[in-house]
Amino acid sequence: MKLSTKGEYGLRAMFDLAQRHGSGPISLKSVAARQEISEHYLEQLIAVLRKVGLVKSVRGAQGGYMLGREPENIKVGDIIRALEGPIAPMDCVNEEDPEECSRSGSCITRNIWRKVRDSISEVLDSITLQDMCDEAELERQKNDCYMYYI
Amino acid sequence: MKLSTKGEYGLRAMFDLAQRHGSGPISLKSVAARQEISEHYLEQLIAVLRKVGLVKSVRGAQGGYMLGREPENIKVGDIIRALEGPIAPMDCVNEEDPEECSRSGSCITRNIWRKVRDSISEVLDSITLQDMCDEAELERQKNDCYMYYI
DNA sequence: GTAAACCCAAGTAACTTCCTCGGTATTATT
DNA sequence: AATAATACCGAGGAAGTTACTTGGGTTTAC
Repeated sequence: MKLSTKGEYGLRAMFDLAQRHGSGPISLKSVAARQEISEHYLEQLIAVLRKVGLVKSVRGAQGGYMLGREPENIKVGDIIRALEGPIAPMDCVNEEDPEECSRSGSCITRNIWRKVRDSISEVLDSITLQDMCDEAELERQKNDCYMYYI
Repeated sequence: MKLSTKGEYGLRAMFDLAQRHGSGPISLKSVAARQEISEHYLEQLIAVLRKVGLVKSVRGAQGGYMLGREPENIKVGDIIRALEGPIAPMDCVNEEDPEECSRSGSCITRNIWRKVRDSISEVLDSITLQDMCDEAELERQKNDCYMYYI
């Protein structure tokens, strides 16, 4: 029931890009360094994100990556689905083309997996990269306040 | 983000026992046959469930397994946690002893994983084996009704 | 006594994860 | 024109996990 590092690293990288949105292309190297992720590995993940249009790339020196859409239009669910595949605690409740189960038609356990799937989707689709940036900003302000007291 | 067959088979087996609750010990062989699960493999899963008290066993001929508690007191979450470990889409939000993350203290992505974890837990802990039996009963009635029309 | 059941530990093939390695292509800068 | 910085690409591989199988015990109703 765990996410792989693909989803973890991918979201962190996208959040990193979101926080620098509007400042031109960001090099993969710098993202990898800040997020402490293997550069070559991150490359593979971001290639997937590029193919589905979640990021755009600029080649050559001073090139790099940027968000493919505005941060408020990128849901966490979009990123996770791109990297981890459709959300499905079980193949029989896969979001796209659920695997037919040879067993009894009215499967009680399947209803449970469906509920689990929907609750996960709901959480992931209710949060955008912009929401995350806003939260980070709030966090920063809180810390600034605290600093005055030292 | 998938459950393994441990959780799947384990829940199906427990549901099988729940539907026969009160009829004395049910042999593993019969459960495995009905649920189409390898007998030896199911044995390993049910051994875990026995150790945490979710099932009781009776040894010897005519022996078998039965629920360790009343079906209304066994939550789906209990079964899944026993077989798959604590619910955690990410180690840093593990229900029991979360793994400390060396990175920045205020981690925005962690809040997301926490929400995912909680929404999964909420679903799994809101359903008991009794609920599943009731649903199966309803399903049967629906089908009986339909039969009259044929 | 015997067969039906539970109990236990080890092994294993296939798969997945999480990378690494070594290279090519493109472009800004000098 | 040369250089360096970047993106792009494909293969490989060690370690761990999964989903079992194998091969035995032990207990007990009949």
